[in-house]
Amino acid sequence: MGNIPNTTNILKDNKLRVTSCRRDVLATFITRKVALSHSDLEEALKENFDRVTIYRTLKTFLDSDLIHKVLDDSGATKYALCTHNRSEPHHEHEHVHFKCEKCGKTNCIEEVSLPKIALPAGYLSKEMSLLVVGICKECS
Amino acid sequence: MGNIPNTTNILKDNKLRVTSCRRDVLATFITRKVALSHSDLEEALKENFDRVTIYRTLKTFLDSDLIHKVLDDSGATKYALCTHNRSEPHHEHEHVHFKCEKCGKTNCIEEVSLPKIALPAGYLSKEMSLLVVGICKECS
DNA sequence: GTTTATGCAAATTCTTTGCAATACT
DNA sequence: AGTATTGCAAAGAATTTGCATAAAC
Repeated sequence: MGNIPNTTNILKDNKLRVTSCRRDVLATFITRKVALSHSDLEEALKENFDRVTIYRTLKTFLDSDLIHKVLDDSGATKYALCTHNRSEPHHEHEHVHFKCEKCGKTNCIEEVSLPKIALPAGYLSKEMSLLVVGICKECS
Repeated sequence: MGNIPNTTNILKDNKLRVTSCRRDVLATFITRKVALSHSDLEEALKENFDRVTIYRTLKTFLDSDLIHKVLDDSGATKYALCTHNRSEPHHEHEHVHFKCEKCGKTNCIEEVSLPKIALPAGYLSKEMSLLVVGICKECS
């Protein structure tokens, strides 16, 4: 790994030091295109980096809004790249994710956006995440 | 605890043996009215029951569809009572939950139902969960 | 040269499993 | 009486923390 374009620039843009662990974690997210758990990354990179370093890398990326948590119906915490335009003020405020029951993969569905939902009076919505569980294109 | 109505009947209706741990866990869900994690229950009931028994009780209730997992943006797995009519065939297929950033409480919003969402071709949806994060009635 | 990230060890926390004693029906 | 549940001990995962070494700027 290490030859994926951009990882260095992405890190620099986010004012993070460029290290090989960070570049490899980022590259793994970019090439796999699905939400990844810590253990997915550990398995992919354990030859090269310590488990703990991967935990810390994920935390760093979360803090920099480079990745976000993806809800999951099993216990596992998964993460995915944030795709929002960095020139925009902050965050995406909604996420739509699809998890396939068969292959277990979860990915972001960019094409779909959440309709506005009328909450009961008094509730203030700041962020919404929709998880759809079913069968994906490849498995159906 | 122990005087909450119905817990015995609910257990019987679900063909579960009536034990005091199960009644107390059920009663805690009924009275608190919010999604609870294992550690919430442990804290509430640790004088009376073992940590392990609470884990097993949650698993039993999940298997009987008495409770369901509630997605959460922190790591914690939370659970809430299923409110569906037991005469209906099976499961609810959608859940809308609200998590308050301030007080941390999560509850089911029964009033709102999810609009149908058009997924990209090839995706088959079986179940949907929406988590809305924001400020609740009490905290705003 | 200064600051920050990494690896390793070890501490915590979370969850599961085995088995004998107990409680439920 | 027979079967399922509980408590305790202990194993196994998952996650966090401290500190000396190494790498980035």
